[in-house]
Amino acid sequence: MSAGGPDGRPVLRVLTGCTAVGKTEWALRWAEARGAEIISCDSLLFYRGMDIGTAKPTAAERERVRHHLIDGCDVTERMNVIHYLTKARAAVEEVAGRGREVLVAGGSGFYLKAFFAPVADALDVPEEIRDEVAAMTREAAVVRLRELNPDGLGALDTANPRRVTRALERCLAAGRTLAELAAEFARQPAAFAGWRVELTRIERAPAELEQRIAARAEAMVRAGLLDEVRRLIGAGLKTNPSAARAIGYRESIDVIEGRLDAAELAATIAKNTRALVKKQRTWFRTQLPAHRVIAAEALRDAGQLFAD
RNA sequence: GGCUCGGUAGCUCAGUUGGUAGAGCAGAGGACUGAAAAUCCUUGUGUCACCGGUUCGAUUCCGGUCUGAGCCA
Repeated sequence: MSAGGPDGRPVLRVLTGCTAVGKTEWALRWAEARGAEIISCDSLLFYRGMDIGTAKPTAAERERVRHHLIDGCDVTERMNVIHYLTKARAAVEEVAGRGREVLVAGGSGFYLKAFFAPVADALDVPEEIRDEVAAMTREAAVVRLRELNPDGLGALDTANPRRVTRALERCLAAGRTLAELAAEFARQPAAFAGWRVELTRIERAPAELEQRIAARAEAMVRAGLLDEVRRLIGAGLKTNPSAARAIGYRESIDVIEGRLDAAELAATIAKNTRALVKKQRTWFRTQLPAHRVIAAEALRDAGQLFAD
């Protein structure tokens, strides 16, 4: 039975850390010791067939601990944070309902944030508006946004096509200004308000992390990453821009299509992984609540991960 | 040995008709309302190989030295 926290709410534990830090094994050990189940917090693990390039938990690892939110859709479908949140909430309730503890584990920053703060509102954008906005240039969309928001665009990053598109879609769909939508957004309750969410992050010394990143990229290539990507291209990978741009996949596509020398594949993946890790560092620092940080080098026992 | 072309930011290079220099990549920092491993923004002082000469002034012109590549012997 999962114990309630000091304030009576049940505890939901979240384990994170940057790519290649080694969190997967520690999540497994913690869950094994507790008879807990793992809920993945990783946008790419939800895609069936993206196995090698995402370092998805293996069959053997999934034998050790039951995992959720892995292999939920094909690469032609689109994952998004609301979809993730809906599934994650259902999985948490379901596992807890069976009297087992839950460990959320992963490194997708935006999805991680969903456990602590509102990340999107419930606004639905009709297909016609989506198409209308998709047909516009970024410049035209910004002009339209300024017309609809005479008091300004707030913090909107007008240089970012995705942000601009999405903002205009929402203004048109809601018939309201960005400021009004933002005020409403801020009033939303947190998705896991009924839980006491505890976050722990594993950290590792830069030099060691660097080595693990290089080793990880080389191992992926040796394990047949190119074959995996060829299969996925056949299954429609390239119709999903986000999945096709994922690290490991975009470089493999470049090799397959002759834009990158196969001999440079692992090194290029490692380089881009380093950039990702840096971005994750910023995210963890600025977007997540204060949390427990443990050095991988100091970890001896999974019991150290969370203050119980 | 002779000739030719190079030696400029961590890397690959551009440039300065003589007034001490700038791109890409790497690195660093940041943003983040339904693609987030995505998308977007900010950030470039370095004995311009070394030693002399010419000049008010040389990284730029001239000579030499070292050094890399190529060609000829």
